[in-house]
Amino acid sequence: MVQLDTIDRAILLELQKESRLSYAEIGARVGLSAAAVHDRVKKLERKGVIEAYRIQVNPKAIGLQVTAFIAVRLQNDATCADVAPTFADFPEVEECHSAAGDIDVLLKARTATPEDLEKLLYRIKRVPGVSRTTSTVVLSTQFEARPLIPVEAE
Amino acid sequence: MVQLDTIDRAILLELQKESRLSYAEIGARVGLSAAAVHDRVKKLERKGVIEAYRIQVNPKAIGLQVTAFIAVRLQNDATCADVAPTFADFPEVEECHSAAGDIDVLLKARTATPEDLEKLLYRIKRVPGVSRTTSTVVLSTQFEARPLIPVEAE
DNA sequence: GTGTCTAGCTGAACCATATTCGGTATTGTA
DNA sequence: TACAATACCGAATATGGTTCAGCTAGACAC
Repeated sequence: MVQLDTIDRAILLELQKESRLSYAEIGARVGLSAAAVHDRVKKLERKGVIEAYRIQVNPKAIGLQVTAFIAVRLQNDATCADVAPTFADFPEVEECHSAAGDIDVLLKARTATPEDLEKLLYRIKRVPGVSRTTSTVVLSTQFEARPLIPVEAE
Repeated sequence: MVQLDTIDRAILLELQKESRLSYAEIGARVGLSAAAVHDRVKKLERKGVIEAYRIQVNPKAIGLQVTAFIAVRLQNDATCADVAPTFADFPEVEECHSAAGDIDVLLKARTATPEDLEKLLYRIKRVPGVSRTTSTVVLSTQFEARPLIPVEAE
């Protein structure tokens, strides 16, 4: 874990909300010059705290109306690492986690229509190592993509 | 749903991967001038396709070691919309969806430690309207935050 | 105490890029 | 044909990213 002070945490919060803020603007908010903010941000990138700069796209606006969480049970001889590369070939699958409990793998997926979700499920079930899937369809999303709050140093 | 042509989709893909690309660089990749790309991007922002510019932070690097999905069952007289504002008060909760099936609400949460997750679960259980929770702890994440592929126009 | 090193900051200068603008080609429509 | 709307281009301008030299404070050795 990377050591972060109060100012680093404030910068990360601001950039998670709006990464296009100018360094001068961030500096005004956290009490530093633009150059100092620049320095800190570059350091955070180098240390891997900032992984990427991205846009957040509205899924519905680009035709992805359906969101679902797909719980996958694997056969005993298969691991999440075995099947993940295959799941990565399905562009509908946005996330892939190995999980503890009743479930072995948890996927988050988005499709244009319920029919497309059905087709995706069939493809997933056919992946070698997959034993069973249980899907939870999202009816509405209250919030998503909220900023992560950095943990205070101990 | 917003109508997007092939170039819009290409621009959205590039920006989801790396939103700091210059308009000139994007233009070179999609076959347009910088000014034309600028035009299209502003239009995508205005139409709500691009919701925000954000940084992607490595949760582990900022001390968030634990990720969990929390399935919430509500009492019959409660709705997801009722409880969501309270969940929004918990900064550990990153996503909140209303779901169909066995479950009423699905949360994604991140905490520093398993103990913190335990405390969060207690707080969630105490929210009025919540009947039961079932948690799935993530052991490892294969991938996350993949770009959404815009649906082709019909 | 003095000297030295380092980390982190500042303001200024410079340069890349975002943004604006005027003009042109294309398409659809009356 | 004329007209309007759209999407594009290159050039000019404005903004902000990036670099740099120098300053300060703190840690450390002597």
